Amino acid sequence: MNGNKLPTIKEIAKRLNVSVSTVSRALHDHPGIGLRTKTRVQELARELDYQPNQAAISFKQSKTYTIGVVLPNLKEEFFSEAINGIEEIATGHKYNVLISQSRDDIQREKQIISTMINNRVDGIIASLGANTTSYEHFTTLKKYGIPVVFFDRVPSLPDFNKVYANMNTGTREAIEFLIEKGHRRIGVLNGPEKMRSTHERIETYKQVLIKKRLKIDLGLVTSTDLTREGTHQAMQQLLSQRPRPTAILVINDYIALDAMQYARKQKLKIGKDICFVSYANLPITSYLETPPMASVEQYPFQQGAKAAEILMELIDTPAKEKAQAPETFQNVVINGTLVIHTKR
Amino acid sequence: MNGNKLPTIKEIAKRLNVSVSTVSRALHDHPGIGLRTKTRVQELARELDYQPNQAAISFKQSKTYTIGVVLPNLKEEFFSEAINGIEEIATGHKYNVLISQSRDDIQREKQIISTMINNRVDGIIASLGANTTSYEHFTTLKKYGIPVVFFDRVPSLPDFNKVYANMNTGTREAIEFLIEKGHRRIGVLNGPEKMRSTHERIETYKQVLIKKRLKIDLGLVTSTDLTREGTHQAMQQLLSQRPRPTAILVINDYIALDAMQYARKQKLKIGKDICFVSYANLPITSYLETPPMASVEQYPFQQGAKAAEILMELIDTPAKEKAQAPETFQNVVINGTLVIHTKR
DNA sequence: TAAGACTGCGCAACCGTTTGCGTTCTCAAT
DNA sequence: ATTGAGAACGCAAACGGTTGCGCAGTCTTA
Repeated sequence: MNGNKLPTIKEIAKRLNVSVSTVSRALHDHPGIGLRTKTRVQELARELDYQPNQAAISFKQSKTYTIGVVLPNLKEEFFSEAINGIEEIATGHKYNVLISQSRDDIQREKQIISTMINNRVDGIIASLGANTTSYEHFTTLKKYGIPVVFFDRVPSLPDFNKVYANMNTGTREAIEFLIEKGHRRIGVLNGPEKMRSTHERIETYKQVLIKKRLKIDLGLVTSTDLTREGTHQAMQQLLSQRPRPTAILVINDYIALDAMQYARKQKLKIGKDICFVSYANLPITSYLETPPMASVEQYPFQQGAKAAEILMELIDTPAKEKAQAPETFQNVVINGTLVIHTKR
Repeated sequence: MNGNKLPTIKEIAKRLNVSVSTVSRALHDHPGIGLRTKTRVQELARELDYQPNQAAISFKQSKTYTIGVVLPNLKEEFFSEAINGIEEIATGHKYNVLISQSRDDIQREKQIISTMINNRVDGIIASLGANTTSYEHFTTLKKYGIPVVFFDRVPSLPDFNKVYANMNTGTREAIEFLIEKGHRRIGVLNGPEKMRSTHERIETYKQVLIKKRLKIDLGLVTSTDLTREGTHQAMQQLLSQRPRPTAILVINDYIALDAMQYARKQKLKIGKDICFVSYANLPITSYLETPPMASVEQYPFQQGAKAAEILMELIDTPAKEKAQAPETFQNVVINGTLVIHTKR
């Protein structure tokens, strides 16, 4: 049907009897090109609906104007919101965003990194899978000169750029809130050992209890592998404690949903027999008749945006880094804050 | 720190004293290369951790092994689940997936298509923004030989490839279910006029009512622009009808959440004073104390996967199409089926 | 032993764009 | 008229990989 030949710079050059270099420069408003030719070129380009071949440019400049994003999944609103933040910054810098889900599977995660290397992305933003404890696939990236910024689920090693929410402030506020509301037996439904946040959360939990002169009962501290079954098991353990906890601090809103579901099945009235406070403050909880009492906002959009900003800076820092100090890593901590949903 | 020079085919050739073409062929297991050289090349490649430069390959072959996905947003589980289906198929075919959100903004949608053209994606999968009624930005793609497959929110024109859920079967089942449960005043909270599904839904609604010899009251049919405010307004209208509807059919689960929220504010008991049935059957509703009575499953994963399969076929059909009949378009319809959540 | 067939590899063009450097032209100043 | 300085543009290489074709060398066969 159509000639199927996309217009190229060459084509324009031929039609106008000028060289390809002139066309290229004219299209870039290069000062060395006269006004007459410049407009002639630009007009013809518009007329032919010329679109520069990004693949060729990427090739020539060895720069793809693409950043990769690796995260566990897109289903959680936390992550899709983080992507919004990333997109916002990236498209503002004329970068494309290549998204891939690791589904908490380290093999997939490695695979994804590998294809991103092949595609020569200019940088990577990552949030670790729940079971990722080794980071070789990320350290490999240094060899290729591909900068990485982690967010939310960040590695526990110091030599990476990270953006994450501080568990301390939010957790402190959450527990103090619960104590203020009269709760004395506060359970914790934590995440996998491997996740950094898990330790921070428990540390702060202990600190606050000690400060408030409350007894610490480790039977009230459980963890889930993030699956629904795991969460139900953990809940079973928590609810079997005597006296039963009157409030539970849950690693995130999604898990809180599972936990609340379990509690309901046990004929417990949520908000009355047992209260929940969790992390993330996702919009979906606002639709619940009995949402968690409060939730620690983690600012996913801001985390994503900040990570993207840092990455953009890193990308725009070429050979200068060598002159720089050996290497410096950014470590941005966002303070989570408690958002209260219901009074009691 | 590092030489920062990525290993190339040239590098390997030089070290082994063979030509680049030999290296290239050896890496591709070309029969014209002897076993000795083949293994020598492959071993050195592994040793140097050689990764082919995808940008160069894309350029040479004018094929990027990337497909673009345009959809309204990632937040809705429907779409993120659809992406899972797309990813599944695409990665199986060694394709990358470039995702962008239009946010129901046609300007953004056009912009996205434009950058995808620049990036020379091999094909596009799209779900239309709520306000998109003109499709020039998609027809432009034909000029570039980029195939497009729509899913879920598809254009109403015939000359496009589409995958979508049939509203008829699911709607019929839903209404019959409600009638069976004794409901006689059934309201409809529909979507924007511009969406194809809106008309299908209302047509089936009327058909079933007529067949069951129930009176059709157009005051019971409203529509929302998908915003929370729009939904609340529509609900206000529905609830002001006399006699008040006892059940409402809602365009999708998210809107149903907004609608139920409004109903609760009006002191109505959900599942007692008023019942809801909606579309999509999203996991989140299973966490509600009072979920919709039933929901029409739309199979987002399958929709995404099917769309991707069609696209893969289209991509692998190059010049053959010319010999083919003028042009043929696939039109896959998936039957939605009712999933019942609560008995009454 | 010479012809033919086959094996194994190299040459070089090509994809579209960018860019350092050189060349030509214009025009003002001498 | 000669010179010199800019202005305006062209030449050609380079980016990394693929591929049609050609050319040696080896082996088989009559």
